[in-house]
Amino acid sequence: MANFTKKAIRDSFVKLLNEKPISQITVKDIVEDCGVNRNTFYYYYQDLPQLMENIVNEDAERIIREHPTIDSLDDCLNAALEFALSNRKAVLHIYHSVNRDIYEQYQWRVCTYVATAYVDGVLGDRKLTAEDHTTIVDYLKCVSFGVIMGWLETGMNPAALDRFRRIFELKHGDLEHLIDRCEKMRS
Amino acid sequence: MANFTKKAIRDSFVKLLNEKPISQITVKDIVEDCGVNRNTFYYYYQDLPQLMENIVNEDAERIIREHPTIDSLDDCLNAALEFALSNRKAVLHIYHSVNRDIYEQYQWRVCTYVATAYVDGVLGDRKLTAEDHTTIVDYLKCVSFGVIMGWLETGMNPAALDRFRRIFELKHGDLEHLIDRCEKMRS
DNA sequence: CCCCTGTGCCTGTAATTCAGACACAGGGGG
DNA sequence: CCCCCTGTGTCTGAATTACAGGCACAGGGG
Repeated sequence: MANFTKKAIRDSFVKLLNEKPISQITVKDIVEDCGVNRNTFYYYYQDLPQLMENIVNEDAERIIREHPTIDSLDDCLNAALEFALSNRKAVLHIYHSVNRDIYEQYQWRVCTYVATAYVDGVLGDRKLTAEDHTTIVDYLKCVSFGVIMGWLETGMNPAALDRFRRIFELKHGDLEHLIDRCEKMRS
Repeated sequence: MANFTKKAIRDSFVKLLNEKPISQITVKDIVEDCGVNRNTFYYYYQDLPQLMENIVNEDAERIIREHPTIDSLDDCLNAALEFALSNRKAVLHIYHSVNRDIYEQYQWRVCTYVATAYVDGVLGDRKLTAEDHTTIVDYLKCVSFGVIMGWLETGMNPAALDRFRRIFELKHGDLEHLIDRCEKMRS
């Protein structure tokens, strides 16, 4: 069961989100756009906010599923940016709307995942205490989250993205440094 | 009811048609590609040939519907070529397969429509007898059909298409000439 | 204040999709 | 030649999904 109708509702919503802010989008707009009965919308989703939450959750899960390993810093940032990149205008609308926190929740989940996966990759055989591990993951998570949020602030400017990528990259040495310091302090 | 499942089956078929010849495509391939139960395929289509016939028929109807008026020679050829252009490889597979006649039937329908619409446009206020009208439409229909079939013969070469467009364009003067001759002969 | 649009929900019905079977055809490989 | 395997086309009955048409209610102009 592939549930094409649900996907059609979702696609119409994202499509409309690329055309106008979320505050101006109604359930009626969506079902009329994809030619689905209004009741069918309520069959799948409780209301509009829940549709959006559902979308970002599914996207977060998909991205995490499709990136089982995070091998490089590029992988890391790319995974975190994937949804944003594929829905430029929609993301900006969400970001500037009252539901901004939902997007942040989603981004936060992805950042947590990629930060953990990346730190574990850099660690390799080395072991840290649970506390140190959490500290470093939290650090990287906040950095990547901040990078992406900062990028959104600039209106997703491509040049700004490159600058942020560079900042992100520079953190690589930082990460090694942090791990070293943790190991030395504990020994 | 937008019937997204039917569309998914159709899309998967066209997708597979772009990957391999129709003789190597099974119903199983299609339903597995789009994640639909095999029975659902048979719910919508009798068999594989009927699916293809259905696709070309719907395409022909859609093209005719979306081109209510044929204002220029460009419109005319574009309408007739639309399906072929959007599914290059698929059309070539069909064209070279045993079901070639189905594609020809489809193309024939579209050519008949655009030829009629275009002749009527050129005619404007002028009137012809039913016989003359049919004669001229048939003439243009055969020309445009021949152009497209010839284009397919070359493997849909872009340069060949331009050449064919030119030939088609040259027929414009021809058409005026034909109408003039009909009018003079009847008067 | 009324009208209008949109919401969220309900009931019942119709349409769609499904799982799980069946006999049968064709095509290699042992 | 026979077995095995894949794919076909069909059927049944059940489950799910999509629908039409209704309801009360909220909010915002005119």
